[in-house]
Amino acid sequence: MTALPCDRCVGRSLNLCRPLDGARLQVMLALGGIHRWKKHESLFRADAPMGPFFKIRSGIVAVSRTLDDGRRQIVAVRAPGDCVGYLENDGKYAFDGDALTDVEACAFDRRGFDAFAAKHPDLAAAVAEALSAALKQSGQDMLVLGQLRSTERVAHFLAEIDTLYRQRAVSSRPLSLKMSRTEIADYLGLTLETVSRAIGKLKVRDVIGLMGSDEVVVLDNNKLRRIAKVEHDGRPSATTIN
Amino acid sequence: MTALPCDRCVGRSLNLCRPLDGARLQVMLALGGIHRWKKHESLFRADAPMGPFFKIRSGIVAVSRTLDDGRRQIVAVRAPGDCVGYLENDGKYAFDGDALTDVEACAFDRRGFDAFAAKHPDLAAAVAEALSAALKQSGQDMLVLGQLRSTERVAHFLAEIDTLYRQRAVSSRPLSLKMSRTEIADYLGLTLETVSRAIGKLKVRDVIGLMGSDEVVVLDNNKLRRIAKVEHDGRPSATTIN
DNA sequence: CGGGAACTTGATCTCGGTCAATATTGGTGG
DNA sequence: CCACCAATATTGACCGAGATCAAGTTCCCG
Repeated sequence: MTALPCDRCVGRSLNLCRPLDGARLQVMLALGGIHRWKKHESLFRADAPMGPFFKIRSGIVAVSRTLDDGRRQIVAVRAPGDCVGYLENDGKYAFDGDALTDVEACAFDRRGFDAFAAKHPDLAAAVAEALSAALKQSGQDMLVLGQLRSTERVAHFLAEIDTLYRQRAVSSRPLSLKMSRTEIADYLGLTLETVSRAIGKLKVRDVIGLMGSDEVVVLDNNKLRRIAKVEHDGRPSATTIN
Repeated sequence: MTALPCDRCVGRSLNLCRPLDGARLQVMLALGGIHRWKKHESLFRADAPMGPFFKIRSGIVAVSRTLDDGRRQIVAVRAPGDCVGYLENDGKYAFDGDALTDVEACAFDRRGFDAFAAKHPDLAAAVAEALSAALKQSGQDMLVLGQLRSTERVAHFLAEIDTLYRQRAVSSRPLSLKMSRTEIADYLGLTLETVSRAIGKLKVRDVIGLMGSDEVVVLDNNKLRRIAKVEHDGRPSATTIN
């Protein structure tokens, strides 16, 4: 068997690759090919006519939505193994998808995939599992956006990114955020200045250490997670969809 | 054919009832029965061992999560036709489910349902569709929580509830909120005082009118939706899951 | 090195939170 | 039916976390 578009997918539990074997795989492969984007390029735009969705092979993707006046909310950060660009609204993408780093991803035709999934119950179950995981995550994030103070949010973000990247083998220690202060702010519903101050506060309290502005060392994991309030069970999450 | 537990489900597009017919329906029915809750009773608790999930026949349910210190975030408001209590975390409910009004719902055994869905592709597709719709909604809500100011949030809430209740034939005009100021605040990430002031502001601007504190008349829909910033396409949404 | 982008830090302002005092309202029993 | 009471909502005064505006500083990257 040759190298597969998805053979790099990690994640110990279920993901959209496992159910693919033998002949079925061939069909899937026919549906989409590998594409590449550079940092800050767009994978897809909200309200643009629906095209394929993508399964990330490497790199990080931000899923977001922006108001007319420029206010932007990053709704999810996706890592290798995750799917993005799956959600649609009346034949259009429901969100923006932006490469936070250089990205490689498999493109899949939405209709073709759905039709294929309809014939393969385990694949359909994998999709449902992925969607459930994403929905659960969204609920957590709403708690963060609605209830946590700025420093709590940033602490939560760091714990979350730490868990996410570790699971997906994105980067080793020290943790590399891959996001500017502005991007973190857009994810947490804060301003870049507030994010900067909150990070400073965590540094002063010896919860974390900084190497440059992108590399973070978690000095006191317990304290970090206590500040973050919301549990981050390091449980492996299924392939996630957006 | 006799009266069905789900025959009241409205929603023009897909829902979890349509794919149920004949013999298959019988199996589904064997999986769960109708239950009733009074206002403010709990359908299920986060972290409690997983039991059945529920499909609402009548009434409104709040899906929420509360921190140790009491801060609470309502993550979704569900109406007849929607499913709640579906998401799990390691064998436990992922969220709280509370009756905002008297509620009637069908209980379904999770495992039994999943097994059944695995054999019926159209049902599986319906589940995926419902989960997708819920996830899209969550993204919108994150934009609201992260970026909108208090009055914008309240306007958005009113527009959302108006659309939701109208689709599901929950209440006619004037719109009955079914939620106290505190509950609205917990949904919008605000305090009850701020919600009250924002409603007052919308009243002064003649965007809405009040009859008592629960009944709202939308006087200027355009203005309301302009303030709300986020589009509320009145598109029928699929059965939603939590 | 030099220049520009990203980050940090500081000063001030504002929105929404907090605390507190009424005002409604709705439900209950007389 | 009305009076009363508890629960809920409104309104006001004040405060503080975070936004905004404005310098500086560091860090890349050519």
